[in-house]
Amino acid sequence: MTTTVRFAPSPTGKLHVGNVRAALWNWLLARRHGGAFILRIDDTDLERSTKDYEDAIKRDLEWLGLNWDDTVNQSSRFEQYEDARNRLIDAGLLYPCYETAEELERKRKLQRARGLPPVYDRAALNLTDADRKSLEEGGRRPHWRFKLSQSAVSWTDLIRGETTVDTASVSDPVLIRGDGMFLYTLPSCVDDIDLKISHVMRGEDHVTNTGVQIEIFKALGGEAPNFAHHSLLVGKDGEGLSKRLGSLSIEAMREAGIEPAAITSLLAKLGTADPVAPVRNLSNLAESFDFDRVGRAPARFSMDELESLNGKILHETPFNEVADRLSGAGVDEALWLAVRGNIAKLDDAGEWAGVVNGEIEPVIENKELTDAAAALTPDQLGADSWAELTAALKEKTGAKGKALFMPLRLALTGRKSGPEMAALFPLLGAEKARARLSGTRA
RNA sequence: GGGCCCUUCGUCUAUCGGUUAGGACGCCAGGUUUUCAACCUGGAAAGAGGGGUUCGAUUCCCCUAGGGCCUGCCA
Repeated sequence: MTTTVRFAPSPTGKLHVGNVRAALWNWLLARRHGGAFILRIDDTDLERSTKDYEDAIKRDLEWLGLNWDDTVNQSSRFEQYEDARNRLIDAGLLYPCYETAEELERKRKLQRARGLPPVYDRAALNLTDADRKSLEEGGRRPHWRFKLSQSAVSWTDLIRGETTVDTASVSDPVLIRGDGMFLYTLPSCVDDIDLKISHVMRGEDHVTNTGVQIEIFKALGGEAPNFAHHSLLVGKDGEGLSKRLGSLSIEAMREAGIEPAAITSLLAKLGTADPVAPVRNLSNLAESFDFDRVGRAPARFSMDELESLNGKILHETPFNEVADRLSGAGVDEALWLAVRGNIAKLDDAGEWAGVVNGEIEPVIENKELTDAAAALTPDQLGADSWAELTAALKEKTGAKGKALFMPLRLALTGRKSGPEMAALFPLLGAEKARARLSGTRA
């Protein structure tokens, strides 16, 4: 069986870590099995959906490297949904209801107060044609509910194992709103059938939906796909992530200088039995994707972990992969190789380019030592110059260890920490090095 | 309120009843002639609590506690 998966964001907001984990895992599953990854834009809600969000989602996915084999907008498929609606009505499985949102709210409140589950009472099923007619003449427009079997629906979840949802404890889902808008539930099933989706992998917040949708798949004469529900991510303190999604948008991370590979490396393995490791190539991540390695408990997402992984990604990134992003910052290959092991964000390389090529104010901590260093600096600097200089200085002044190196670093870079001086020193050039060692701005 | 799921080092997790409870990241110490990073070596670090079942429970069952999710004319 070919593996066909989909990622189905609704363009009513930005992509965030939770979203992306679902997208990534689906992508990995498809790539692992040479299958297809379909991007489905769930924009049936024409009022809340915007093209801007849709574009932003696509931009984020592309940036992450999650390319799709096909994309479809639900807003272009209303005919198919109407056809499905008609079939369900003919089968007696979709029935019109006339309660207002307020009435339903009141019913639920009452049920709750009496300790009963707030399940729809199917009162609309008892309406006569005359009842409906008079309600419609009174201006009411029906919303449509799917008639659940009120029995146990089971499936073998690829992550959770044998899973059962008792549809008797679930309200008949509204498939079509009073204003005629198709809600998420039905179009999703219709599309999964038409697009021959083989695996639906989504968050465990959809478990109940799956019980419902399996009945809809059956009612539509389609075969239900395989399901896999992963746990949701939680924050550092174990709280749900939903409250702070703003700061966790992919866009915000991109702007904060996070590398796409850092995000995919972390999200691919977080919550699995595999170790989180810096992986710059998504295909390598796909090879190891395995449902059996996925845990069932909510996993904590930590920005600190992401930042640390970001550094590791950068430390091993070859120049050609970042050359175009670095060209404007005056970073050439030699400089990149000298500084990459010491940076946390790509922009840091530009800062070091400024330190090396621009002017800095030297910090003179030990004038005697740095003067001596200036005098000992040869005209031509090479790979061994730093070792030779420090060896000569050590002999001449007796300084060693931190007392030897720190004054030199401070004079040459103006900073207490940074990339290895052995690599930085030759990039400075003799003239600039001597000037800085002598305390001259250069 | 009801339902579903979850709970092992700080974090992500391994363990299909008998293990010195393993690994990864992080942390600490030492090393690599300074810092940061990297690397090497070593170290500290865990079965939420209480009952059962059993010769033996991290593992199976129940209860409690804690957490997540669902309970929408949202997705």
